[in-house]
Order: sequence, then C-alpha cells, then structure tokens
Amino acid sequence: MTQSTPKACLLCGMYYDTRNLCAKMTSDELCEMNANSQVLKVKRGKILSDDLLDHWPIVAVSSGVLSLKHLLSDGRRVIAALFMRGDILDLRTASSRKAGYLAALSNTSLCLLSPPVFDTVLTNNPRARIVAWEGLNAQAFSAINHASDLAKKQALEKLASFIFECRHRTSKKQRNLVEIPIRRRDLADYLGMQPETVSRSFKELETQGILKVTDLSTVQILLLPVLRRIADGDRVAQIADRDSGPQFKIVVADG
Amino acid sequence: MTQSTPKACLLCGMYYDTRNLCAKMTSDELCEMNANSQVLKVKRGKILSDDLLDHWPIVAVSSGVLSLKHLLSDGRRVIAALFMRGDILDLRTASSRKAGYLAALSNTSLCLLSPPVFDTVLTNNPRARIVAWEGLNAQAFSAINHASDLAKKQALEKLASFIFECRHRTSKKQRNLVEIPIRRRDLADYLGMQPETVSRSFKELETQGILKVTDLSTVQILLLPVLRRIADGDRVAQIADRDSGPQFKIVVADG
DNA sequence: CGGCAAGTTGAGCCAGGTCAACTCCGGTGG
DNA sequence: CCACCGGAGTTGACCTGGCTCAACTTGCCG
Repeated sequence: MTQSTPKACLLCGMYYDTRNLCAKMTSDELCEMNANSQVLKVKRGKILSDDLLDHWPIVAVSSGVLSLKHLLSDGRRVIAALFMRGDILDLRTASSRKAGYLAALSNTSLCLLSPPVFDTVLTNNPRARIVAWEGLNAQAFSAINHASDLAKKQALEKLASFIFECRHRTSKKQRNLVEIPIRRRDLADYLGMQPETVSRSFKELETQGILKVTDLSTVQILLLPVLRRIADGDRVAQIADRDSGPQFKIVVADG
Repeated sequence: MTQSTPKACLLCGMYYDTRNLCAKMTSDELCEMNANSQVLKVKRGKILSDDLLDHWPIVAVSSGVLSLKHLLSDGRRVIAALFMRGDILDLRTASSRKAGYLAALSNTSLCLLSPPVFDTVLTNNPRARIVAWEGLNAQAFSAINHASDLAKKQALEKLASFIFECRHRTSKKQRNLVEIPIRRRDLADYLGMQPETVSRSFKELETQGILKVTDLSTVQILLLPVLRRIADGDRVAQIADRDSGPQFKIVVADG
C-alpha cells in the first residue's frame, strides 16, 4: 500500500533538495522513516548530549549550522567541521564519537534518523544509496579542502576561502551578497585564528575595496576575481593590490 | 556457478583486512571485480594523470601511501590528505576531482576498480556496502581530525599527533616503535609546516627524552604519556618538561 | 664513489597571537 | 520605554613561534 508523504517532510528543506537522501525516498520509505525518527530543534550554543547521540547516532541537518567542536587540554577551542542543510552524520562507529562534541552555532533543526530504517533504505533503494554515498563523499572532500586551507594559508587567504565556501551555498541570484552564517568567534575557531585576527582580516579586505561588510552576517563582494585569487593563495595579488591601486587589479584579473 | 577467488586478490593485503570491502565480497564478486579492474604500481613521486582518473575514477590503495596534493598559486605545496591500505577513493563527482592531484609518497600499489562493478557490489551485497560506508565515514572523520590538528596546534603538538596517527596503524606488538611512512618534506606539507620546523620539532622531542629518532623512517617512543599530552594540546606538559632538567629525561629514557 | 636531493642547523625577521582597553549590541528588568 | 548589563566584536601595542634564507651535512641512487 502506498502512503502519502508525511507532512513533516513536506515542510522540510531536505525533501526539496534533489541532491538529498529524502528527495530520493519513496512515500512509503518517508513514512517509515518519519514514524521512527525524531525532529529536534536546537538553540544556538546548545550541545547534543552523549546520551542523546547514544540513542540517535544518525543526525541529518535540515536547517541551521551544526559544528563539531574539539577542546584542547589547555582550553584552546577548535571547530573541526561545519554541517549544514542536507549533511548526514553517522556516529555509530567509535572513531566518529571520539571526534568531539556537536554544538549548534545557530538555531538549528535536526532530524534524528532511525539507524535500522536508514540501513533498510540504503539497502533497498539504490538511488537513495547513491545520493547518501555522494553526500558523504562530498563531506570527506570538503573536510580535506578545509584541512588544505588551514595548512599553509595566511589569515586573509583563509577568510577569502571561507567566503567562497559560504557563497557556494547561497542562491544563484545574489552571488555577490554572501551570508556569513556563524559568529566571528566561531569563525575564528573554524579557521584556526583568533577573533582579533578575523576582525582585522575583514577590515583589510574592506580597506582594499575587495568587499563591504554590510552587517556582521552579510558581506558584499566588490572585486570577485581579486578575492578568488587571494583565496587560491596568490600572495602576489595581495601585495600588488596594496601597492598599485585598483586599476591594476582589474587588468590582472582579466588575464 | 561459484568461481574461485582470483589469485591477485589472494596476494593483496586488502583481501585479508576484515574491515575492508574486498574481505566482504564473495568469490564470484571478486572474480567479476578482478576481471574488470586494473592493478597499478606507482613509483614514489609519480602523479596519477587526469586521463587515467577519467577512465578509472575509483581507486583503492592496497599498499604504500597516496596523497592528495594542492598547489597554491604562488607555489606553496600542501598535502591535504593521505590515503593508505584499504582506503577507497571515489572521484566520480566533479567536486572530488577539483580537489587537487594524486601523488604517490612511497612506492604504491593501487587497484583501479570498475565503477559499474563497484556499484553492483554495493547494491547486491549489504555487508560490502556497510564496510564501504564505514570506510568512507572513517575517511571523513580522519580528515576532520586532521583539520582540527592544523587549526590551532603548535608545531610540536602537530608532530606528536601525527606520530600517534602512524602508531595507530602499526601492529599491536611494537607499539612503541613507530614507522613514519613519508619523507620529512612531505610530512611538512601535510602538517602545514616547513621542513626546517619538522626537523627542529623532532630534535626538540628527542632532546626532551620523549622519543628517539632511530632513522628517518622510524621513531621509538620513550615517554608515551607525555607525548600523548603534547598531542592533545596540553602546553603545560611541554613547559614542565623543559623546566625539570635533563637528568629526569635520561633516567626515564634508559628504563 | 660522485653527484644531487633531502635533511639539518643557525640567524634574523614578521604574521599573527596575546593582552588590555574600548565600543557595540541584544536581551532583561524596573 | 529606557537604563543597565554582559558577551561579542574591535582596536592598539607588544611579543613570540615559526617562516625565511643561507650554509652545511647526510643519505640515496646510479
């Protein structure tokens, strides 16, 4: 018997995201999943308890920003990864649970998935299996790219890179108006810098006329090619710009 | 009809690794996979060409160390990730191909898997699907942990952390004799440091009596708990050791 | 055994960390 | 509604860990 799609799913962003597991599930599967899952709203700053994750080790992010935080022994805080809409976390293995703790960086909606139903869907629905695989693969490569950003890039470069990361997620229409979905302090922990340095880097990009900080959660990109080159680690771009003024930037950007 | 396991698989480390895809495949599946796959030996320093990866986008590492390298516009080299025995890379999506290029850091054996057969196995063999999923999940979390290492840790801490990463992979018996499978220069690029700093950090750990560098590819851990605490970012551990003088170090080193 | 890349050591310097003071903003209670 | 408060963000001054450059030694491969 075919059941109709659950109302909760019709109201959820993941259902309409064609690259997402939920969009590939049949109505029956969605009903089965929905009946055995748990929707959870998490306020900014709240942490998912170990107890909760023991019962619900598979977490799908439907809106907001979830983070994986580490705390070094002497108190330094690190945000090792960000998870946004459509990301699915499988914390059933020991290694993933040791990684740190999950904290919401903004008000967040989660869907706690039933492991058996999740496995059943992946077994029976090849299209669902493929998008889940692709999603996890994308997470792995995104973590790898982030590691690469942290390895050798300078503060300005890391920030530029992060802005492109955010831009990648915004709608096609307003590609030059980028939303920064997390606070400065968290951004610092994610990029391996101090809040002071984040602040100074934003200011530097603004002084160079590369972008405009509308408010704390929005930036407008003014010189996109220059920002691109900084993000890609072209230190000549930075120095040249600082010395020769804006007209030169445009020439090089064309070439 | 049941076929016997291909000879190539019987000679390959992955076949005997119970947490690996190959160990979960049936003889028939192994035959099918083997008939449509390609074994490839790669010498240290060689790069997998785009052309090759276009034809063979799924790469399994059977021995040696494969790396994902990035090159920043101004020449800075970054090793974004390391892949070792059992790791399977799926480079079929655009995002993964843009990530950088694959280079062997030691003489390496790869198994280039046929995408259709790979998909067939994941569809038909749930146990194989699960280990493949767990493997990819582990890769994602390992990349996340590496990002966390790079974010806020100091040189000594990153090196200590890497030594534990290597130790994790060595046999249970000789846990204090750790093999460093890559060259200093590559280690520097992986940890986001300069070769000089890597060298100085090894020397510092040796001076403090925490480990002994047997040769360029082997270290012996002498003070495991101290190394652990440094890796976990306890800066007090470092300072305390430095103050307490050499006589303590030598006593412990002898034992 | 020669040649060259890899690794090490030393000296100097700078990007970004640290500390302190300040401003800004959102939430709260009178 | 406004005064207050505390945390977040910013700015400035200073300091240091690790980068840079250069010279040297070691180890590897033919």
